[in-house]
Amino acid sequence: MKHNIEELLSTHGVKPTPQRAVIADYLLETHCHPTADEVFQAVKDKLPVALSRATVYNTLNALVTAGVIQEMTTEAGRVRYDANMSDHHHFVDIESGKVFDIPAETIKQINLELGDKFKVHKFHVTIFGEVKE
Amino acid sequence: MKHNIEELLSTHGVKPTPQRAVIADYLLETHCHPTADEVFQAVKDKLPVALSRATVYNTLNALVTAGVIQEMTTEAGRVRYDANMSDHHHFVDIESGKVFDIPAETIKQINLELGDKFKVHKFHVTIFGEVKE
DNA sequence: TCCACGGTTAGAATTAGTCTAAATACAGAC
DNA sequence: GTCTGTATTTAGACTAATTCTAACCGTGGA
Repeated sequence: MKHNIEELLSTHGVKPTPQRAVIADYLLETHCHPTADEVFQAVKDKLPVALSRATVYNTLNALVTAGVIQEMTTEAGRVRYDANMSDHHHFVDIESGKVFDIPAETIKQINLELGDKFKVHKFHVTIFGEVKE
Repeated sequence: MKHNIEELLSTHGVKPTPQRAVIADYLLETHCHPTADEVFQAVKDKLPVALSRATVYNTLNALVTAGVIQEMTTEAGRVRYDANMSDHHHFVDIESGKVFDIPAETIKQINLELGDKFKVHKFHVTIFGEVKE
């Protein structure tokens, strides 16, 4: 295990268990932005015991609440998970649906003039386009 | 019917039917961003015949494909529909979940430096915060 | 009029996600 | 080491959103 997952979970107030460790480890090492089911498929054979989908959902929700990972939605009706907790935005390749992280600094300036009525907590930019490999 | 729905549908290549007209009309006159079920509930008694959910979904998808309305996702797992086709972004009230349209001009500048690899088609800004009424 | 075809219908099927109840693991008290 | 209580995990039932299916209906053109 490349990352010290037990410590990461503990410092975020999530009691480490084998299931949670293997899920968190997968999220940290992958750079795609998997759905719950993709996490389940990727992780289920890495444990000596059977893994329940409920555990995957419980763990993902616990990790989101603890601030270890983020939820994101780029397509309708599917939640994806992202272990990149730095301030960043997303670029969606409209052909493949692949999602790329765009560091916040890349978006040099965004100037909002919403008036007093709106108090902004955060904003997120989703960019759609094509990626040339 | 306030808008000339038949003409709107026809010019977008969607054959007008009573079901489609009443759904499109509702979307044009409402300023909230309804889910498919909210559309169904709002519209089902406006027709002399029973309305099927399948028709609502078919119609919404047809209108999206034809470019009459847009799909949007602010919360995980629910699709909302927006008949405002002008260039705009969204402000989500984190307390109520209500969505407000933010005209594109309000976002004065956004400067992307993504390099040659990424070809941007469009971008969308979702702002999260509180609204004082 | 008749036919073909697109649109609509009700309900079945699918999918993503949550809930439940029973089984298990584990930490602390004795 | 054993007991006990609490948290976690499991399988499967359940729910909500959406799509699929097969039968039915309505309208325009031959």
